Formats: sequence, structure tokens, C-alpha cells
Amino acid sequence: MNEAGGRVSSQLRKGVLEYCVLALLRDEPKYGVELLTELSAVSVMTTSQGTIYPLLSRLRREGFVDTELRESPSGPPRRYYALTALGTAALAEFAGAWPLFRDAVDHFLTDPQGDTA
Amino acid sequence: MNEAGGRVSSQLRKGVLEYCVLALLRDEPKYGVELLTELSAVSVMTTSQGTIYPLLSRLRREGFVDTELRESPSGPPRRYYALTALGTAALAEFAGAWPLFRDAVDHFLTDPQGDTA
DNA sequence: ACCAGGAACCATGCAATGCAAGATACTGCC
DNA sequence: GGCAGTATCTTGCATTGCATGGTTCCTGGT
Repeated sequence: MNEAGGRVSSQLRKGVLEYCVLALLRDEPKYGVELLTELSAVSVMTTSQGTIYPLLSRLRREGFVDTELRESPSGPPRRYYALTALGTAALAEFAGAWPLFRDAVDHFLTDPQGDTA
Repeated sequence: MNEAGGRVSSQLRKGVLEYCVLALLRDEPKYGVELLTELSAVSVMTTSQGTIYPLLSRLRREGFVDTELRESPSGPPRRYYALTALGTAALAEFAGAWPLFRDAVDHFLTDPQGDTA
């Protein structure tokens, strides 16, 4: 029940977080906590470890990312996630569907009756 | 199954459909099948009775809408749904949260590293 | 009167996904 | 050895869209 980004934002994240993560990995491999940090940079996308790790596992299981364990300069080893060709394609598919969806919601919010364009 | 608006759009709808319905009711009460038709006008929002009726039941249970049974000129009676003050407030809350969320996704899709503004 | 068909509504069971809470493991410092 | 900090992962749960099927009511043909 956090007020600022509460129930609404939580439901909004469904099905989008996955692609934000893929987008974050577009340029270079990153590890879990790093992704968490970059997501938090945009407050509405802030999420937790309990969300990100199952999500990353699923992405790996479905072949969207490859993983590689690397030693950390200080701490336990980090698992780095890198986009595969399949992951790139999935991201592209989302990038195509998103504007349609976004404009649809904008449409309903601003002009529900659609008559007085 | 529908490929064009398949798994991606389906997940995108989660948590948004509810508010699109509230937006549709903003100006005047409407009944189930009518909402289904207006949603379908924007293809990515197309959904089914199995989605809309449980959703409308929930909106009623939570006090976002009031219902009124009216006779139909031809067919069984129609249950009309009208926005309550609570529903109007929920819609306003969503209308406030949506632009933040929308811009966040746009940000990740277009500039995942966010450094070269 | 009777039956076929369609319009409208609703309930049940399932799948996908985000989340809170907790468990495990590795490193460095004292 | 013990403690703190970083990082990964698992389990159980709540929410929500969806497919399927069933019920009620009206209309039209015979």
C-alpha cells in the first residue's frame, strides 16, 4: 500500500518490467542488483529482488538471455545477463506493440467517446 | 492465439483495462456488451465477455460503479454501469499515474542508458 | 402454443506475473 | 572464528485477464 506508486503502478508494471529489463541489457550485460538499481532510477519502475530474480530466471529459461558468472571485486560472484538473438527479437516485438497500446490508453483517457476529435 | 495482439498485448492490458472501462463510463452509463464494442474499436483493447463481466462485478463490489437494470428495446434487460464518486477518484488517480509510467517505458525503450540526452 | 436462434448476463477454473519474506553463499575485516 | 555487507535464489500468495459453459429473456416462424 505504498501511496505514491501503490496498487496502480504495481499492476501497470505487469508485463512491462520484463521488457524494460531486456531494454536495459541492450547495450551491455548487467547483473541482478545492477538492474534493480537502474530500474529504481525511474521511480515508478522500482521493484524488489523477489521480483527481479524469478523474472531473470524465466528470461534465461526461455532463451531471451545468456548468463555468465563473473567474480566481483568485492563480494560474491555476480551473474551477468546478456541479450540473445531471441531476446533482441522479443524486445523489438514489444517496441512495436507498445506505441499502439500507449496511444490506445491515451485515447481512452482523453477522449472516451471519440466523437469530438 | 491472435498473433498480432497476442501474449504481449494480453499482459499489457492487465491493470489498464479496468481504468479504460472507468474512462468509458465517464460521460454516461453503459452496459456490458456496449463496453465490449467500444473497447474493440481500438484493436489492442479487444477483449471478451469472460473478462469484462468479472471485471464489472469487481468494480461494483468495490464501489467504483453503481448498476441499474433497464429494459432493452429488443432482448433481455441490460445492466447499466455508472461511475460513482469513488470511481471518478480512482480514474483520476490512474490518470495521474499513467503519464509517469508511460514516459518511463518510453525512456527505457529509447534510451536505456540515459546518458546521452 | 411451440421451438429455434440470438442477445445479454454471469460463474468457474486456469495461467501469468509481481511481490513480500526468508534462506544461502561468498568476501573482507576484526 | 564471528560479523557485516553484497548478491543470488526459492516459496507462497494476491491480482487479473481469459476460455468455457450455462441461464434468462426476447423475437420470429410454423
